[in-house]
Amino acid sequence: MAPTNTSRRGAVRPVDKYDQRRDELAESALTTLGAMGYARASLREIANNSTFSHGVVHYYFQDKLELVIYSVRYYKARCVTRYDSVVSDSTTADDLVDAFAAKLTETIREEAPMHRLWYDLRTQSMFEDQLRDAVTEIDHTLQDMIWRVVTRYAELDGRPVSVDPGVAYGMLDGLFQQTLLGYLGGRQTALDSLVAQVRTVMPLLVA
Amino acid sequence: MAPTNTSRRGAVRPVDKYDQRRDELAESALTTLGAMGYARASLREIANNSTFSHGVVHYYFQDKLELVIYSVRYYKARCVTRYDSVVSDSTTADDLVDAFAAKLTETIREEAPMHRLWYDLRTQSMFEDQLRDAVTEIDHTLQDMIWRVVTRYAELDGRPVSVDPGVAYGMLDGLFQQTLLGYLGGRQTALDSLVAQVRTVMPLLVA
DNA sequence: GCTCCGTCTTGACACTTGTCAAGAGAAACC
DNA sequence: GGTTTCTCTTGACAAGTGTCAAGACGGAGC
Repeated sequence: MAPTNTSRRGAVRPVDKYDQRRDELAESALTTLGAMGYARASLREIANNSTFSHGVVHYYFQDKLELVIYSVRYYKARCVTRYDSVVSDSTTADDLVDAFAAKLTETIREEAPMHRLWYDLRTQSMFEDQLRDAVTEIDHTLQDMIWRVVTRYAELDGRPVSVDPGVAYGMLDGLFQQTLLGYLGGRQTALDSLVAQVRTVMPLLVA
Repeated sequence: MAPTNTSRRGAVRPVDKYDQRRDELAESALTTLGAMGYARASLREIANNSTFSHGVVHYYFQDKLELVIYSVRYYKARCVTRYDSVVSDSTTADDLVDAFAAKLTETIREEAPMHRLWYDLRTQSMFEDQLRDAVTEIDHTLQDMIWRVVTRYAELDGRPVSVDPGVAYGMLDGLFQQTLLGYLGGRQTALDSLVAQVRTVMPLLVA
């Protein structure tokens, strides 16, 4: 049974270690999930790409779904701050657009498997009720992330934002997804195209 | 073995029947695929929801993938003309936007399972090379479909389109997908929100 | 009537899946 | 040092998967 830490005095080390193991497992799981997708990544395969055996998963997680949700949450928690520097460091609206577009292409180049995994999970949530809450919550944090960029852009540009957060996120996410699709399909121009698209679209979001 | 129709004189009936059966199977498959998704819809389940047995699939299709691709192509072929009446019947730009938005919400209301299946397949194509060509091709016809709407809108509005087809499709598809997600998640306002969003976004696409 | 061919069903195959129980090994605690 | 608790491995289970071979059924052609 997993440690509950209720019978311990002051020490929280075992629970720390417990959480640390969960993170380790999550990290391993992410590589496999990003490579194979949600449906095809088996627990045995996930465990193979880690230092553990396949049975350990059920010691730290109730079932596969909990592991997957935990893993994606674990990843996305790190990622929602990706554009914070874009927001804080840009001094003009144009700079911000350039920095934003650069970050977007960078993350596609360097973390494409993670992104397709996210889209996989989000799509599966349309079939699986159990996934919905987690996906909804993560999607909301992504929308907030985009919203911070867009409002800062409008601020630097001296004009008010003319769309609501849902529109801004939906639009940019659509372009991002399309780029990811092209990039993974080997279309060389995909990333450059995204830069141009972002330059086109951002001005449309302010009045 | 499947009939090749090369040894027949003029009659094409057997091949007709062969293709007809493929369509029937595709139609059955679509219900199951739309309900369970690509990964979880087994051939036995697909056959159960049809008038045939599970073995018949391999008589008409080489494998599961071919059936799935055929089915989605079969469905999408009917759907790319969905907005043709919007294009041809609208007399003002505002009318077009209203008619377009109405059709968008209508298809979500009536064919949500088909749409989530499409997104499922498109996402799986990021993992499976074998899916890529078919997905790319279908996605392109969808982009063309959207492009016809957007250019007609610009024409009626008397202003030139200010974005390229990829931007228009990516943006609107992003909003559509977000709405579908919300709709399937039980968010009552999703459809109304889409209408408002389309009214907001369409004017942004013309100079 | 008999044969052939298109059509479809049945049943099996090899394999993978998530899950979990039994127990080994190590660490912590008295 | 002995005992309890945590950690992890091993091996099995039942269920489900795509695939395909063998054969049944029925109609068309001669």
